[in-house]
Amino acid sequence: MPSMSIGQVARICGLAPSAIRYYERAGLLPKPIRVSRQRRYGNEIIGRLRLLQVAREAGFSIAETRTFVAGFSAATPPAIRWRTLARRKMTEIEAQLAQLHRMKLLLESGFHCRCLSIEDCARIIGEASPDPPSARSPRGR
Amino acid sequence: MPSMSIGQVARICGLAPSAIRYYERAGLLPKPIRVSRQRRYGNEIIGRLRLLQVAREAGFSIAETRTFVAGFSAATPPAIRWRTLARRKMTEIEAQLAQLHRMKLLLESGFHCRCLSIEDCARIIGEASPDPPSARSPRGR
DNA sequence: CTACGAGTTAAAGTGCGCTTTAAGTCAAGC
DNA sequence: GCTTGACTTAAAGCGCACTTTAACTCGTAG
Repeated sequence: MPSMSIGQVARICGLAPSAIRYYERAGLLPKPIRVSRQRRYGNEIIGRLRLLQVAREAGFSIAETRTFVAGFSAATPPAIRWRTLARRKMTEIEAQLAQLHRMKLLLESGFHCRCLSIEDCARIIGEASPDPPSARSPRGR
Repeated sequence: MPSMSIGQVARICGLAPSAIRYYERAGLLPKPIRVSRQRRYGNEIIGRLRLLQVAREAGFSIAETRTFVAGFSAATPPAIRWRTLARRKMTEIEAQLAQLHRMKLLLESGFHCRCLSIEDCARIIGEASPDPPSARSPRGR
């Protein structure tokens, strides 16, 4: 009884059909059966997509999500795989929180600036940090 | 006395030369004088670049940074322009903090999962949220 | 003279998570 | 038969902040 078209599934889950096809190509979804070349889905696809949405909202990349849903050892229970990914992700989140905190402080510090021109600002900042001229690694954003 | 080549400046500030050229093209830096087609910089460039680094660390995009250093009215003091940008950026940062908090909760919730297979997981998630089938807007990441 | 290192440019590439486009295939309705 | 609408594919595009590449121009050292 796989009866839904990709468009119907997309509407139910609030996704674009192209996103669903993309997930399939990326190995996050099983290949559905076809009726005259068109994908037909059963109800189980909804939970499957919901799971992907949760993983994505938790901050997992497509690659990480793939190791979660199609991961290394199919015998390993989901919770174990989740924990493996979650621990790493937690570390990243803590780092991002720290970064955001630094950004807030930096934003606030600008409120105390008394310079009348950008040139003054630059001069003061230049004097304020007599950083040793040692080459730092380029920052790959 | 503009005496430094782009390579020297880059080493001092820990940037790639290509980044400095990029900033110049983007209107974040004044065009330096040239000696036989090569850029020559005075010491003031250091403060200028440091200022850009601070702005970038504060989370300002290239476009925002441009309105800050070369902004709308050159007569407006830097602190005023900074405040204008900073207030908007603060809102974004609060939103990101909230998002990170949601991610943490979601990550932790996975620790309680008892499913033995992804299919079970998907089924449970599917049942747990009988979301009304109203189309939501596509999420432009 | 030749080679080397550092600089120059415009244009293309990168990574991510999709979206958009172009060109085609179907089933159903008129 | 023809149109309509929803689907199909592969490939290209997007946004951002740069980096990389290819092909070139310099000044200096040997």
